[in-house]
Amino acid sequence: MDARTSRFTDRVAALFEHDGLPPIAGRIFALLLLSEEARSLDQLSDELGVSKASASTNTRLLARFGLIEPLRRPGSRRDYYRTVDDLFERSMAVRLDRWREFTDVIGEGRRTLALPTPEVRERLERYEAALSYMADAIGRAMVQWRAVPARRLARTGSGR
Amino acid sequence: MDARTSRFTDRVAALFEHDGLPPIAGRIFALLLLSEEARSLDQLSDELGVSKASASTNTRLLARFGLIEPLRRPGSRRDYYRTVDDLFERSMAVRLDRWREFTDVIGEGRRTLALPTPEVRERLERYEAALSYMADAIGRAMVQWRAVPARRLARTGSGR
DNA sequence: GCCAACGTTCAGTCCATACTGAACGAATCG
DNA sequence: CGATTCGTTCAGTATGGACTGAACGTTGGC
Repeated sequence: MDARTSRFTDRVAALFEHDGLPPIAGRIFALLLLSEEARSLDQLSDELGVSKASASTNTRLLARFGLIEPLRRPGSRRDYYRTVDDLFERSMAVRLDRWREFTDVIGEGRRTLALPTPEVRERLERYEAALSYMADAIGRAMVQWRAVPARRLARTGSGR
Repeated sequence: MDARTSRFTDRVAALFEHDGLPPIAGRIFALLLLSEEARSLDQLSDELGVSKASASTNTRLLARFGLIEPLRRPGSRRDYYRTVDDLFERSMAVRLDRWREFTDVIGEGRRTLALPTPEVRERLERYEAALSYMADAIGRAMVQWRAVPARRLARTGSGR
């Protein structure tokens, strides 16, 4: 693995770690992102220099999040992993779930807690409403994105 | 602090921890979310049963994220902390920054890496475009939310 | 039905970091 | 100014979790 690729996997690993996932999961994801053909556990552990145990644990973690999927090749007993096709929607779904979880906690607090003043109640109500509004907006945007034709992809985003 | 409130602070703490922040930061944030009047470091450390050192560290962390702000009361040398007014926009901004960071990493990889096949290139292009599209959509939704009048807040969200 | 080649699991180790108590520095009152 | 009352910092500790090597279970092939 060359230096640039290594830097890429490291940065993705840092992002994953920042999100509370093991860094190796990020490196596996990054590597598969750059791979055309699916990769086996042994290949992953070999190329990344990690144990097969870690490769196994983290591939299953990524699969549980719907970011990668196992694939059985005919005539082989090995599991080969690749990124899923609807990559963006799956990674979006993970974020959205957390978002909704946060919204739920705020909502439950608003409903069940003895709030000291109307001001506090209003603060929670507005906060919850904003979170909920944003979750809806994100959901709608995902639907809209699904309708964007694949070939116009280079022009849709404005970048940073 | 009663049991329900404690449960609330614990859940928020878990969410914060899930996002890579110290649990005490979450508990402080949750407590301030339910407080009408601002609270001092001593009050926070006392009510949450944590050291003043932790209270200091984590309030500054929360302030750096723009979620709470210090407030000096006239005739007092103490710092009092409360949640900011534009709570939602600040917490949203944090998420959005991470989102853009992720988009940037993918984009830099797409531009600088030697990709094996056109299929991989297209995968990265579409992924980056989707992330960028979503970042824009979130930004637009934030602007729109700002325009929603405060009194209609109970009807805007659809919930889970 | 034994064998080999897988993936998974688990105890053990190690490392990162949250948290604490105590020392420190700064600022305000008398 | 001296003392007090703050907030901050820092070394030390403890806790959680990522990672590993080895044992285990399982599934196809001969």
